[in-house]
Amino acid sequence: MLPREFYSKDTVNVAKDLLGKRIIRKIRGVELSGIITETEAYKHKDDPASHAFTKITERNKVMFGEVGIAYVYFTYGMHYCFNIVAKHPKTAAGAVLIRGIEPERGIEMMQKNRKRITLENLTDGPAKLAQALEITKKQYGLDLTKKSDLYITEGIEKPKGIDAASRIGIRDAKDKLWNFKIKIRKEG
DNA sequence: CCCTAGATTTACT
DNA sequence: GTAAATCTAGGGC
Repeated sequence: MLPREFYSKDTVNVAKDLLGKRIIRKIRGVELSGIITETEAYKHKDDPASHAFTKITERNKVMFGEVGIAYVYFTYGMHYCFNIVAKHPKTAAGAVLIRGIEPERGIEMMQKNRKRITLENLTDGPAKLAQALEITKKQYGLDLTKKSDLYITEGIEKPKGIDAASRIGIRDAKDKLWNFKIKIRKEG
């Protein structure tokens, strides 16, 4: 498990540091795992694209709480997205959106959950990986620094190149390059 | 490859 | 009422 302190620094730095880490998910006795390949940082008052920008609500309240906690939200009437609360101790709110993983173990169950065969389309988007790993509102508020059905551990050695880009699907604050990606497969 | 429409909860105007 | 931290199927090029 990654310790609580890992998440207790600037959200943008945590987003970068999470690349290459491993997500462990246990479903009905089967262990699924994957390496984080894409993340996005969402902050507080200085970030108009963040859910926590305006004020605390029933949905975003964990972003204002303890770090290392799962923030799962439902959007577009269809999809769940998985975030990890992370912020500097002096900041009120922040979280890192997990946008993509490279599947390791339990690929068969992910394919079953996704009703898709190809590896390329399995977990290459925030709502896709949430569906593949069966992450829903039930995981809202879960402590990811403790061993349970869902937690984060050390992963692979981080590749040298981190791609910084504008975040996806937002309208405001496109000037902030808080989308981070690594390539661990050849074709990328 | 590109584009478009539709799925329909939550939060804010 | 409308837009949103999205994805899919279907049609055209």
